[in-house]
Amino acid sequence: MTQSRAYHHGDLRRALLDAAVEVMAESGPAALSLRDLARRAGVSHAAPAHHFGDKAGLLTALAAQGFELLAEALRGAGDDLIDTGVAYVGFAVRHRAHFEVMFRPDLYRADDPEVAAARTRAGELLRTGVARRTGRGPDVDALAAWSIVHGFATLWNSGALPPRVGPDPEAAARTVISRLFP
Amino acid sequence: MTQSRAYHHGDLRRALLDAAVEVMAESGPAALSLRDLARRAGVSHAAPAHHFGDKAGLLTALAAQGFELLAEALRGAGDDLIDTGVAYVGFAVRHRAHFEVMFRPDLYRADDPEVAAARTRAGELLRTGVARRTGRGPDVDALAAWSIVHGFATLWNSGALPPRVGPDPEAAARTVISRLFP
DNA sequence: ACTCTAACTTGCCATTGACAAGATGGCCCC
DNA sequence: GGGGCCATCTTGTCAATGGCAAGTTAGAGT
Repeated sequence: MTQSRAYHHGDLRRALLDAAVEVMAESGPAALSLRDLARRAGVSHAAPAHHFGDKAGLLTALAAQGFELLAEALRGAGDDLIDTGVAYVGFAVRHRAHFEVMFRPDLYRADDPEVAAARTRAGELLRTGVARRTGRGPDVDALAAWSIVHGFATLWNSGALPPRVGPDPEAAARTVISRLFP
Repeated sequence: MTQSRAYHHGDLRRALLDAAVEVMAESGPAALSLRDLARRAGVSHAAPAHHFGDKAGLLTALAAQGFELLAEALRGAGDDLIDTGVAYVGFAVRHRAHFEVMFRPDLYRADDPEVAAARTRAGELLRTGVARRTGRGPDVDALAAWSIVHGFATLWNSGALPPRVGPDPEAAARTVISRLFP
């Protein structure tokens, strides 16, 4: 993970990633500008290139971080399938910027080995979570479960859901997932 | 819908929208450039501004068109709930560019009256489709149905699904939706 | 102390979105 | 049939961006 010790800036790589998350969380991925991130970090406009190569490189790092955060969230949800689904939604809402990048492969290098590894790790957790519950071939159940939580999270984040769903995404998600796995 | 008769270009507005769909379908929404669209249409770089104001204006028109196409697709699916869900996925896959823009409100003016109207129309069709089938309060069922088809479509379009799901998104979607409404 | 290299800066260029001001051409109405 | 009118499109310009090249700095190892 390119662990960098303290250098000129302190930890520019991390600062840039954090700033990117902040910008995207409030203005969406389209508003992201490397030069703006550099300004926020107090460095020159070309400094980001040294750590990430280009914009896609920065987003690749963000995606990898995102898949790791997702795996962490899923692990923390325990053994219950419903809880795992709720955790997926919770991750998407809480780490909206990461989530949006992760599933937009045109923005980053999806074949990056680090990203691929993290993605596989998170995918394993999802599938074992489903297999633990349902006796049948996990294929359909896993796909249905993934679809329903991913869809709910995406719709919630895009603001497409009507207000009567309520203010708490995780509570609403629990209800919805329970409809699939009663 | 601002029906324009033949003028200098022929129908620049339509040509620009078509070109935008083409570009986004193969390179994603981030690759969209007004100047590139103008070049493809054979007009000057400032011509698009006259029809759409700015980039968000063009995407607003695209989103409105998308919601209308979605409504059309849902209407064409008939009365069956499963068919309606499959049609949703079919629309998302077939009109990928429209679909991506529609659910990315940071890219366009979601409060545009024309968009809002088209969105409402499509939403009605979705909800009545669900209410027709399930006796219970349609809230949970409708949300679950929307989530599962939207999630499947999004995952399919982002290339996140494993190959064993097969090559036909609509067939796979039918299986998944049937899992929710046996 | 000296070097060597990672981390950063300065400077540059092509592209883009947006705006302003002007040119063009078809259509209406007398 | 001709003159005005307005939507349509063009030319020109500006600030911002991404990316590249070449130079500078600082800190770590020996």
